[in-house]
Amino acid sequence: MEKTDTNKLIQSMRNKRAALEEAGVNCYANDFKAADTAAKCLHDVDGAIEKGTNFSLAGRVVALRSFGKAAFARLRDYTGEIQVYIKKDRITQDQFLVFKKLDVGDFIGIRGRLFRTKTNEPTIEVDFLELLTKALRPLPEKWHGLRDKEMRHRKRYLDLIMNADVREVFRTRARVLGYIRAFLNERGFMEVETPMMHSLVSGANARPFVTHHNALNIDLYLRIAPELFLKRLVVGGFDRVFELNRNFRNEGISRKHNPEFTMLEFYMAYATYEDLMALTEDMLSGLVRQVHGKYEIRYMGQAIDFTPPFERLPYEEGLKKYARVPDRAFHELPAAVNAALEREVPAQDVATVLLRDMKGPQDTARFEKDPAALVGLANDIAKGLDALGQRTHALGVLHTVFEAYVEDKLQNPTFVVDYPVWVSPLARRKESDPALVDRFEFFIAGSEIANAFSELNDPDDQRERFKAQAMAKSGGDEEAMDFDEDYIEALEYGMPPTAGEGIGIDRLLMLLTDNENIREVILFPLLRPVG
RNA sequence: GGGCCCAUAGCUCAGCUGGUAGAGCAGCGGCCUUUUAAGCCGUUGGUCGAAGGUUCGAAUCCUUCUGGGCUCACCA
Repeated sequence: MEKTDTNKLIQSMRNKRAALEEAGVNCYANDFKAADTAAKCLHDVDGAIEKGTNFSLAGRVVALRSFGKAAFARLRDYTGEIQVYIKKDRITQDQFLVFKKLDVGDFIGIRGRLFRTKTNEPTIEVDFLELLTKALRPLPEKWHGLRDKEMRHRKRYLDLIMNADVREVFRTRARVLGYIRAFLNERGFMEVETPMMHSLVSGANARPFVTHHNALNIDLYLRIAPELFLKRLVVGGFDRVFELNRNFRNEGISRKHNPEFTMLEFYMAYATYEDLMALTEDMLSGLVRQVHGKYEIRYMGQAIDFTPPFERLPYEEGLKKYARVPDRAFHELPAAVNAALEREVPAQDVATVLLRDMKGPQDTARFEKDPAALVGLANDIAKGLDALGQRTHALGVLHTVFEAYVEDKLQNPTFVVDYPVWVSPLARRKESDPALVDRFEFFIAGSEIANAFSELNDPDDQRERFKAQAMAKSGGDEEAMDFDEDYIEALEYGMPPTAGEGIGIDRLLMLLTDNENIREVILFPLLRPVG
């Protein structure tokens, strides 16, 4: 920044460094070895005082109250903070020069013994002081800290220095990742890493980022999901695999969306989505108890109870309960279209569903002005369909209602089970009702946290589903999947019955840390570059 | 992408229906060897996000731009 040279505060700190260097002080010394930490010093204060234990520790000066010939400072390291007391007659003249030039923000190494001040605060009386790094910029103000959200995210290091609650969020994040890895490892899952750069877009419905490989002269997509690779590993005999890493989706940025986000995906052979519900209950209730010490958390002032078992809500029940969708609409396409329109779903969205299987780009906008034509279209399409086809389409239409009316009602942990096959191109059909799939989505506080299903392992059915996706893509649906021929081939070699699940880690962290913006749980969220 | 809002000292913020910039903290100088937002005295510090416009005069009103926040849409 061009202000560097003009800012008086920075100039003052640079002057101090110059004066110290003049006196032969190394302002970037790296020879100090700290045998102790702040936490260790505070572990048994009275014992240490009694024994006169010598401590050595290093850290950043985060507060300084100077009297001229003595001072109290707060020293912070990765374990915590401790007060230190520096006075002139306990240190050498060279060390006193360092002391005189000390700023908040500097790193120092000290040695000394513990005592208690007259207000009983455990404090180290310094008998050795060494400057380890001279800071050249002033830290934000000590009362209010750093509040400006933009600067907090752009300069996360300052945020972390100034805001203890932010430090705690990211420590929690690390604990959560550790817990999940341990949980899955204990149950025989193997952590794997599959490609981040894909030549086909698949595994989810989203627009991808495109990049280019020069030597091969091909475009590649940053992965939107690792799903198909993980299932190839199940074909290969790794019956229990998981991947805990980033996905990239070229969509809008919002309170709940960062272009790169962390996803847990795991696959378990010889299991069904029912088994995964039990596993998810174990994992998440245990996680909440580990992080919070109990099953209940508060999110945005609201109590959320993770005591297992979690509620199970069949998809169609949800539509009946929260949107009063009539029975007919689940079986008759025109009734479904009417139900959606009556619930103020935009005609264009309904049209997009109805026209998905038509080849080429479709004009859906025209229905916005003429919703009645949509009912006519539904009648025409219905005539060409058998009962199953009509129910399949009807549930596809009603999904628009589900998203608008049901999802935000699901505050306590809820498994929504038995999704429409229409919106589940990779899931196994329900044997008792082929318009549905063996799938659940898991909602908390109106947010989708997990998505799981018994995997589709019939290669011919999978081929037909890919065809529908390819058709949608040709119709202009930029979020539709590519046809992955190799994956079909893998399924033809045989994939054992398998269930798989994805859990959005960032959203889970939002819940666990009571944050309503995803940026608060991602260390360096994507921001537009400055200037 | 649409709508609403925000940008003033290193940080946190005042600044009225237009009259030419303020506080606290931080900094600097002085006093001070047990403070906890240490204290007391003195003091420096600004292209008011950027560029245009209106006006005798703009931090203030208007336009555009840049960055951000909230929100709606898409998604996880």
